[in-house]
Amino acid sequence: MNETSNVNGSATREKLFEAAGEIFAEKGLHGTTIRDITQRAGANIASVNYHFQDKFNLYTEALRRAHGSMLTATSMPLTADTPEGRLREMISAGLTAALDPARPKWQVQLLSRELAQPTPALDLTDDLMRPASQRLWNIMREIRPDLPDQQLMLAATGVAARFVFHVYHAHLARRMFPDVDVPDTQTLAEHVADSTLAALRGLPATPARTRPGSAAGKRASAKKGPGRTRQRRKERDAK
Amino acid sequence: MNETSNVNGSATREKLFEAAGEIFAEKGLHGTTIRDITQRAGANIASVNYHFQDKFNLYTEALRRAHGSMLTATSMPLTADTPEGRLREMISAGLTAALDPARPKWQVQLLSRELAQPTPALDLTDDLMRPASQRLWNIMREIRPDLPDQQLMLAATGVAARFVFHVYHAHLARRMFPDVDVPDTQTLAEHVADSTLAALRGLPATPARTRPGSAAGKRASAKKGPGRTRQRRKERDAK
DNA sequence: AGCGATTTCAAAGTTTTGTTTGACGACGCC
DNA sequence: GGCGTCGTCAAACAAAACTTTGAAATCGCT
Repeated sequence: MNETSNVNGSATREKLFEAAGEIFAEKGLHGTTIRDITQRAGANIASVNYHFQDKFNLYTEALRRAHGSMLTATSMPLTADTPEGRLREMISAGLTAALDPARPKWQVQLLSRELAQPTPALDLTDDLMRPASQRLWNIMREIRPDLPDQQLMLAATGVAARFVFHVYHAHLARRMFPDVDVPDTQTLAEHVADSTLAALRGLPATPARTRPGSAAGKRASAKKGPGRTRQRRKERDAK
Repeated sequence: MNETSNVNGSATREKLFEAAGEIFAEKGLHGTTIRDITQRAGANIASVNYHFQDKFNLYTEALRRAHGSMLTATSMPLTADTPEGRLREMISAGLTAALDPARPKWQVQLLSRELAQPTPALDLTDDLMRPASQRLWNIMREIRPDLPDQQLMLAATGVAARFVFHVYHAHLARRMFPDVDVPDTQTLAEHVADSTLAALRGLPATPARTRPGSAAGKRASAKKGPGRTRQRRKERDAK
């Protein structure tokens, strides 16, 4: 019969799956042993090789499940009529989907880990990240059509950075500020959206480039002399 | 006849060290084998156990070196006279230190990896992250003394998020936007500082809470009905 | 109840990995 | 030159990991 349809048939398969997801998310592909997984699942050591071919395939399956679940949760259409509204919508939807307490938290952890450190299991950037960043890019382009690509890219990565951070490095934030209450997801989403919009609006129409003519300054002024652009900054910083 | 130092510091020890840093940063503690390291270093397999006690100790040593180097580079005093200036200074100093091409890039990668996924080797949050985030917090408190702690914390984590992202997930940004030139460090630092300041200034004096009384809306309006809080947001979004 | 397919199990396999060993050579010093 | 220390090497050793095996247990079905 089918894999999951047997009356209890794959109860262990499912428990195995869950345990694997958790431990893989916590310790990574190489840091996890099959003994750890089977022990947490209360199953025999050979069960992994029976239900999945081998360890790596189990990892791939777990990743694929997390990926699919996350994809359907974040690819719903945006209904707001203003670009600002759609940006808020997208940020809020993404964060609530990622931090939804109903979702096993190993899913996002596993995805983040795979993003930070890709294995040959599955290419996430193409399927998960690129579409999202493209949507983000388009919305931001609507809000600020005048900005050069690079500035827009920096603004978009700002959102991605916060996303990854609050999902993957949440424990870090807690340890950095132990005595501050962690915000609920809605507050967090609002803050990220507010910050992003404020930053986007605040960017100057003529972005601070070293010189328009010089060929794409790979390593332009660098760290030494912060002298010249100071004046403009002072003006912007003034309340 | 040795280069680095004759009696004590064999050249292999240093080459071993370098190779270990690179591979550890790339594949993690568990994903790295001693054979990989010694092979890249052009040394014998036993050399790791000779020069360092064992694999884990080598990992700890590499981490400690990266940590020390990074610490001295980021703990210089801030000289600007305005809090805005000090914020810019701090962001710029941190990013240039982390992305300095003179610094072996395995150092920051290893540190980031250890932050995301601590091993028993060294506690980085206490020695590296907490002081930095405390400085950041104090500066931001100067700029916006009226904000509640949580909002300030969110703003600070915004900086940390970008920091981690541009250091650790740089490859992700490149893959998300393949056809946009990566900015040089100075441009990046300016963007982060600008965004942070704009976001900080843009935060409302009374931060947007769902309702003062209701117990921390875990899954409040969520993605479905963006109805009620819309009004206030519309006002802020309006140009 | 009986039978076949599926699932579980303890034990043994094979591979990979970290560590140790003992010999060999280079070097500095008396 | 003799001699001891230090560094290097190939090989062996030991531990840990992944995988396989064959039998026993379970389940679905007639």
